[in-house]
Amino acid sequence: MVLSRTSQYAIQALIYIATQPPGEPVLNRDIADRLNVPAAYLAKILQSLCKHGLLDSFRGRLGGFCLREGMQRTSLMQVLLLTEGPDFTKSCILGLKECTDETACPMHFKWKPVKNKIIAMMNDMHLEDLAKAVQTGKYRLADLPAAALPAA
Amino acid sequence: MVLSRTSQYAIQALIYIATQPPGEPVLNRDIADRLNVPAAYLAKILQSLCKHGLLDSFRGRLGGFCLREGMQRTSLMQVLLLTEGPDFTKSCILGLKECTDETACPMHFKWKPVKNKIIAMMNDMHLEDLAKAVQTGKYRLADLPAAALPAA
DNA sequence: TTCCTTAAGGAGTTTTTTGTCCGAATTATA
DNA sequence: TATAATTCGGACAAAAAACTCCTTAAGGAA
Repeated sequence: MVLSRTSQYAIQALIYIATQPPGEPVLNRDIADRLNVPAAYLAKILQSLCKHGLLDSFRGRLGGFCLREGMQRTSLMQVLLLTEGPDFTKSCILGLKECTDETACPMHFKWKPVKNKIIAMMNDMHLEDLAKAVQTGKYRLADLPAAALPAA
Repeated sequence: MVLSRTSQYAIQALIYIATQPPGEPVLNRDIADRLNVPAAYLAKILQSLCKHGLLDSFRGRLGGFCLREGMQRTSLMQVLLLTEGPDFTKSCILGLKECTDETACPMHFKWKPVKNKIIAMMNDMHLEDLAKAVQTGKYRLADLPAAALPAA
């Protein structure tokens, strides 16, 4: 309803990495297994997050990905600005290029406060906190494997 | 950020048709020109809206599309359930198949109230009202043509 | 009846997103 | 130094979304 798969994978992976002991690189393969996401595709996303400075990567034995120092408090908005592009917050729900208070589409004034709530929400959620929530065991980062589900 | 192009075109077209005198069919070509969207693509969307009972279509001279009798109070939610699919309201923002209060993703309880606002908003907006808003001239259904913009 | 106009419908194309494969570079360790 | 494990990077493939083209059917009017 709102996010591309790429954004979803990026957020899931970042939260997962944030749940792991800092300084111990996490393998792409392990993340992909854990999230049940295509490994080769995830690798591209992680590479991109490295280039944008959210992650550090290490090659060879004991390699993998770590949150870059100080990035534990990265907000989801910061992530989405990378994965969805810089216009993420600016778009008109009807797709108009120009849609402001002065030149509004008919949905503009209803949509605006809702959009602002989304923006506030994304600004307000940080990797660190989401990771802690996951660590309590009350929240899931991925669907349960089919094996764990009640038989159909 | 939220809607597919198909949904955007559908909503724009329905509002536009609702602004026109009822009973006088509107040409696909005229709608496409007015909204500045690809006519052949729009035609498919209008066809689909006919099949789903929102529009009536007429072929030949004096043909075109009309809002079906009684459909003036169609909500945007009804439209979106057709264009985005029946899971529109159900989806998890992280893409999990199963994400409920009991089996929640780490964003679930922040996202839920925002999603409910979106749903309420879509339930609350009806073609009739949106069409009237456009008729006041205060709101735009499409971008201004380049010719109307100040020179670059 | 004939002509013109319109939507219907099917097939195909293009673009974007998502996903795959493979060889090269890098690194720890035996 | 040799080996195995890992990311990097580029090219490629598949799937989905957006868009086009063309033929057919239907309806109104001369």
